Order: sequence, then structure tokens, then C-alpha cells
Amino acid sequence: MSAVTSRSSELPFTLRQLQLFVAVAEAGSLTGAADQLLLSPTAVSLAIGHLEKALGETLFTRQRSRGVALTSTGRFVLDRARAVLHTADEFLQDTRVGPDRLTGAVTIGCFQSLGPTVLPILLSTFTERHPAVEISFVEGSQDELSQALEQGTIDVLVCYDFTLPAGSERARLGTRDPAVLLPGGHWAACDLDTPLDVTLLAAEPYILLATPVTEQHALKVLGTLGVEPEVRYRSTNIETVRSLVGRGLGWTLILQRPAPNRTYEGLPVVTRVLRGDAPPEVVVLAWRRNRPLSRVARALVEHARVVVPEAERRSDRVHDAAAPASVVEH
Amino acid sequence: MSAVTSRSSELPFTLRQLQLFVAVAEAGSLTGAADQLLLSPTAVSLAIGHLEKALGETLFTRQRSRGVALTSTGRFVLDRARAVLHTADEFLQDTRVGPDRLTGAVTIGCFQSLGPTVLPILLSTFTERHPAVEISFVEGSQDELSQALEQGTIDVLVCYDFTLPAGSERARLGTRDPAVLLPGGHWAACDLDTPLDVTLLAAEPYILLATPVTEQHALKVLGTLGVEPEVRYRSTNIETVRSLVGRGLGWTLILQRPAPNRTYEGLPVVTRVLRGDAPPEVVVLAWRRNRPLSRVARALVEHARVVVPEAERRSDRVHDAAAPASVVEH
DNA sequence: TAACATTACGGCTACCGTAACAATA
DNA sequence: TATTGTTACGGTAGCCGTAATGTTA
Repeated sequence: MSAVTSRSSELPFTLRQLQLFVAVAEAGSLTGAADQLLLSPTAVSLAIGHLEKALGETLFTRQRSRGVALTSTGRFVLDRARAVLHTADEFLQDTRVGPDRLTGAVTIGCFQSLGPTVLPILLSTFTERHPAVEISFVEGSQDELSQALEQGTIDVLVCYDFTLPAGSERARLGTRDPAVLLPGGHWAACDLDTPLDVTLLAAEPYILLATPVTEQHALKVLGTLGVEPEVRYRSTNIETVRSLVGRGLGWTLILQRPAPNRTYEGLPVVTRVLRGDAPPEVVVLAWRRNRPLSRVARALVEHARVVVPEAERRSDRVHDAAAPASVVEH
Repeated sequence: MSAVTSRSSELPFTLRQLQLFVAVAEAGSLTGAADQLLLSPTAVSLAIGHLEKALGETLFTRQRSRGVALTSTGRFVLDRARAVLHTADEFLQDTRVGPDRLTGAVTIGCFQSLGPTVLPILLSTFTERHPAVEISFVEGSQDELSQALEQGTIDVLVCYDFTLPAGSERARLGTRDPAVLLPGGHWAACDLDTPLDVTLLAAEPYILLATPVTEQHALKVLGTLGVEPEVRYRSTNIETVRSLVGRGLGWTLILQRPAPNRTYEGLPVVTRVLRGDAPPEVVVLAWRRNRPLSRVARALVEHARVVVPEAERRSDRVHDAAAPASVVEH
């Protein structure tokens, strides 16, 4: 509704006309400008004439064999014309590929639980590499994000490989090992470096992280290990789940292991990897196969493909250093 | 030589395309934008397609029956496109006639000796009336100024009517009475309110203001009064002439009477009007008959036609008040 | 079926170049 | 005569509209 009338109506002049006008003003003659622009004097003469008619003002006085001279209003218009052409140039520079500097915008969608571990490294290194690019992200549920990817609202999506719909291209970023989260004082909260047989926990109350994807994933993993958990509480907030576990109200299965072994309440929790056939889940950067990636998005994919796995390896070494006797296989 | 390559080459997009792009982004669909712009969806579709091809990026994702959605780079481009259209709008607003506010530029040429009395009143009142107009002036000799007027470098010219070349349109601004300038102690420096018979001065040395126009004018006026002056010194600087007179080195004929009755050296001088057939010279605002005046210049002429004569009348009343017994006829 | 985008085709206008003309130094 | 701007004319490309087609809710 914001009715800017001049936007709905046609502009009475052309960028081309302004271009030629400035060229003539700088050259001092139509012919000179025509030579520089590889045009015929005719084209230049007509363009200037049209612009003058459009504005209803005389821009140049014509001295037959001495070229042209700017009128007073011509000088006035010259300044403004330069301003318009300048923003048009800027538009082009920002929009098209520059020789050195990558410009544009890219929006990352990121599955909620992966945000804290993937987005920081991605944003910081990419911004450092391409400071002129406007990078932003959206966190959300799998549904929201795949819809946004479909709509083009986001360029790429950080998520687990197994959640990807058909028609997705992907780049592998890293893996997440499923693990059991236990309260600090639990009977199994010892020998943290040895895998745990989860069937021993089957009878104890289970705290379910109830977001659409994680819920099904946890139940499926436990199912393959022969466990049907006794769900006591459900929450869509991972920190609520951790806090409930910290209170000794149950145990849970998690893919994301925050560095601190404390809940928001300050209570201790521990993680133990699973014994048996529980494969690590693959984290990927995904995009629609049928839709061409923007230049900036392509750069982001190439960047992420290198930087994120490297960061994950460094992160694992930190984990290993914290648990030197670990037998966890990578 | 300042080679901005993008200026000499053609821009790969159109203001029209940006216009339609923004409209579609705001409407959310090609059809909606087409309706608002009174266009067919075809035109809009093609324009968007061309813009996308020109930039090499996809701006919208098309959801068949739900319109279109901006991509990430689409949002990026949208901001820049709005910026370009904004300056284009500004260009139009400044350049064409606005509904209320007059904008543009005008340059006044002014005959050197008329500057101090005409320009201040003209500039101050016109700026007050039209604050958005860029008004400027050039002072110079008759030759320089009429050439500038011919070239269009200046829009209008303040000068004496008798100096005007053929083909000039004019608006009367006021008059200047020729007068005799005498040193303070001169035998004729009394009875200032009675006209002076210049033939009585014919034998005394004359100081000639030797600028091209004033020189011939003074000699012509004195000739019609039967006086051929004894030229002792010549100067192109009016204040030098006044100082020489103040020193008692001679007398002169002037058209401009500065308010102070002292020379730069502080010596007293007096003016007396002529007795006989010495008509006042008419000061005019002139422009080329064959060249259309710009909007702003037209406004300036109309303004000057009213304001300057009024100011001259007020100035005369001040003179009269200073010399209440004057018999000078107006 | 309704809504929307796209493609195909024809008409119109704008832009460009060649050629001829006019005006000035 | 040489330089420059303008007009006349013809060709090409771009823009627009109508009609038909394809796709999705």
C-alpha cells in the first residue's frame, strides 16, 4: 500500500541517457563522446534530445563547430545524473561477481540442536574469508527448514543426513555418536571410557527429547539395540531434558554432547557411549539438487566442506585429551 | 581519461527491470505486481527473467500456484535495487518541477560595477523564497558576460540596457543617474542639492574610469552636454578613481554612488547631479531571446522584476531622507 | 477447478547506423 | 575546407499484449 507514485509509473528517462549525458558533458562535444563510446553522433544526439525533452530543460547549448557547453541547469543535472549512475554502478559491483571480492548474501538454515556446534565455526571463518558477504542463519525444526529450503528462503541447510528429503545434494560436515546421558550419581556413571550396554537401563525411566526428528531417531536406535524405553517425561528443550536427568529423574539418549558436565541447575551429568550396533549420525550441509546455488552459496559450501570437518577433528582431539584412556572408536 | 569502465560499457540491466523486481518482491507474485502496474503477467515475467539472466542469479523461487518467494540473494538484491530506484526518484524530483518546491540551479552574470547594489538583494530574497535552488553568480566585463550568456554558461545577465546586444530580452530593474564626483574641498562641492553645470568643470583635469563600457558612456554623456574632458588619469578600478578624486587630482562622472562619502584613503568626496539633458541609465536583467529560459531562470526573472525595483525605491527614500532639501527629480 | 507462471506469436516503439544537410571557424 | 550538430530513412532488437500451455493446491 505504501504508494510511491513514481514507482508505479514509468520513469521518463533511461540509465543509458544519463550515461551518454555525462559522457558528453565530460567530452565537451557529442562527437567526442560518440567516439569514446563507440557510437554514432546520431545516437548521442538523439539520446541527449530525449533526455532534454523528458526533463523539459535545455542541458547543453550547441556551438556549431565548437562542440557543446553545459547550461546552468545542465551542471545541476550533471551532479544528480552522476549520483544515479554511481548507485547503479554500485548495484552492479555488489550484485555481479567482482574480480577479487565476493559480495552478496547467503542464509543458512540450521537444525536447532546443531546450531551451537556448527554455526559459530562456519560463520566466523566464512566472514573472515569473505567480509563483504552478508551471512545470516535461521534455526528451526526439520519441517520449517525443509520448507524454507524448498521456498528458497534459505540457501543451504545444516542437518542430519538421515532427515534429508529426496532431491537433496549434500556435503558431509562431520558425525555425532549417540550416547547415554546419566545423572552424576547413577550406578552406571563410572568407567566412562567403556561402552555401556543400554539393555541394563531398559527398566529405568526415560526422558524423551520430543522434537519431531530426534524423538523418532532415539526410539529407532534404542529399538535396534533391543530396548523399548520407559518414557517418563517428554520435553522439546534439550536443556530441560538434561536438567531432568541431572535431578535423577531418568536417563536419555543424546547426539549432542555439550562440553560442560553440568545442567543449567548445576547438577552433574555424565555421558557414556553405547555398546553394540549404534552407528554415528552424519551431519551434512544440504541444498536442493534442481535449484542452482547462488555464487555466494557455492562459496559457502566449498568453505564448509573444508573448514567444518577440520574443526570437528580438532574438537575430537580435545575430547580425547580430556578422556585419555578412551576406547571410543572414530 | 578517468576511465570508469562500467560507464563506457552498457549497463546490463534497466531501471524498468529494477522497478518491476521491487514490485514483484512487494506483491509476492508476478500476477499481483502486474495488476498493480497495469501490465500483463508476461511483461513482468520476462523482465524478471532478463534481470536474473543479467545478474546470473535466481532472484525468486516460483511456487506454481502460490506466487513467488525471494531467495536469499533476492533479498540482497532487493535492498540495492531500492537504493538505485531511490536515487532515480530523487533525480526526477530535483530535476522536474515539483508540486510545491522549486528546485534546480541558476547562474547570474552581473556587470562588475552593478554587483554591490543588485546582487545582494537578488540573492537574499530569491534564496529565501526558493531555498532548494542552487543560485550562483559571475561578475565580469561586458565582453565576458555576453559571451557567457551566448554559451549558456549563465542564464541571465544584470547590466545596463544600452550595453545589450541585439537578440536580447530584458526586464527593467531600476535606473542609475549619472553624477559628478568631486573632492570634498572643491569649489563646486557645495549646494549639493542643486544640479551642476558641468561645462564649468571642462577645463579641470578628468579621471577616467577606463572599463570598456563605462569609458564610452561617460565620454558620450559629457559630449551631449558639450564637454570634452581633459583626461589626466585612467583606471579600470572605480575605487582607484574615487581615491584620485579624493586627493584633489581631478573630477569624474559616475553612475554608481556608494553610500559612504569617503574614499578607501578616508578622504571626503561629494556627488552632484548634472544639469541638462543627461538621462538616467536603465539597469536590466537580460537573456537571449531565442533561447528558452530554464524553469528556475524564469522564476528568477519574475522575482527580480518585482523585488529589485521595490528595493531601489526604498533605497531612494533613504537617499532623500539623508538629503531632505533635494531637488533631484525621480 | 482455480490460481499462477511460462512460452509462442504478432505488433509496436526505441535505439542505432548510414547518408545527406546545415552552420560555423 | 574542416569540424560539428541535426534530420531523414531503414534495419534490428526490446517491450508489451493476447492466447495457449504446464503445474500445483
